[in-house]
Amino acid sequence: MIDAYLEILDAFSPLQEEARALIESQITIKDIPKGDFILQEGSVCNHIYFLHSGFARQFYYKNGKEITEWFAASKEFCFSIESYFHQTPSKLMIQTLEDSTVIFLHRDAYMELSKIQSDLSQLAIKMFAESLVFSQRRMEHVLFESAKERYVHLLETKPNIIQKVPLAYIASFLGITQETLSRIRGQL
Amino acid sequence: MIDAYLEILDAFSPLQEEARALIESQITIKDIPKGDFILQEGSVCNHIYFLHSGFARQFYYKNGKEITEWFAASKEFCFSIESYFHQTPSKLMIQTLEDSTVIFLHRDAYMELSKIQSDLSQLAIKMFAESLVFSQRRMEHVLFESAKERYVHLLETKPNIIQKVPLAYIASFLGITQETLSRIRGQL
DNA sequence: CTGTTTATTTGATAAATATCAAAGGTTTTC
DNA sequence: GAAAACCTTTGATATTTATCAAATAAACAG
Repeated sequence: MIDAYLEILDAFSPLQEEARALIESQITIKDIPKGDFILQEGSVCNHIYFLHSGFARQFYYKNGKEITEWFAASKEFCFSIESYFHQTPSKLMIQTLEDSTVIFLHRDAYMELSKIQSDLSQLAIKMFAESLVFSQRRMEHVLFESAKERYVHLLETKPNIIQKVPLAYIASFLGITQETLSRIRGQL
Repeated sequence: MIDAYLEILDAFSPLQEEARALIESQITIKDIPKGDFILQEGSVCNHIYFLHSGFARQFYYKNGKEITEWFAASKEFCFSIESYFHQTPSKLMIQTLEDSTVIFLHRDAYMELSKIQSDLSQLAIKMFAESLVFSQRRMEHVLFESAKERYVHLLETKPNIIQKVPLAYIASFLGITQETLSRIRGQL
């Protein structure tokens, strides 16, 4: 399990043996049953989470409504960007939608180690850079595509999400109502 | 001029004397007249740009239309996230709207140095993290606020942009037509 | 299974924003 | 300082999406 994790990190940015050992010393692994929270609202996000297996949803409340920000599938990472970087209580919650096994990488330990081991800082740069590119692309979709185009795009790039997840979650992720999404589906 | 630049970097993440000297060795400074391009479409973004003075607009073409992505005011940074990280030809152009003085920090040199000088990698992490938080916040505005709310928010947080920039640029940044923006203005 | 909750679809209407067309304003340029 | 180019506003209409209400459909618990 840890090996698979290290491989994925290594694919982002190559890690020497020393860096791998340091990471191994700083992770914890937890089984989290379906419906439980990986990150609770109000607590500070002190880890980067990796789903070894399972599936999770990241969401927050906006005007009393649940807004889905994104999902994390098996072998993907997640964390609350703002809480992690600013060390503020998280608005974002991360909840499993299936029984999941999650690898926790601790922030402070990692940041300290990254000062003395450049592979680790390069990895952090690479990961945050990728998040930034992803965020940028999503912005473009939201600004310039219709609800239908955005749904089709999601369908094409992440069909597994659409299979697993209730329509209301997808609608709030796309920034539309569930009625609208239902009608879009009907047209396809 | 370089001192002011190093101070701003230092405020992001503290730099030792050695790191400052390394940065100083890797920057170039150019005066760029109004209307000229800091970054051309199709070229790879190999620098992080800092506007020592002046003002610039970042934009790209989408279905033949100019879309303004963001602005860079005096003492601010800009670069094409995607081209810089993926080393691909840039869709984004950066054009000055006033005579400007720009400090260029070279990517490859910086990345190499950041492997041997942890202050520099910490600085990179900090800068990309801040961009990520910014991008995240903007996403929320775009998804859940009306055109009017987004305009008012821009007006409150960046009044200087609204003074300096033609309405059509602001409209495309907000993701609305210029007619709609003109009507919004009329209502305030 | 059967009732109960939860999720999805459908319908009617309203609101926000886009589109197309044109008229006024400002600047710029020679 | 007149013509041209550019920028902003206004009007009429169309499209997209939201909202409110209700009907089905599917999943779940006892």
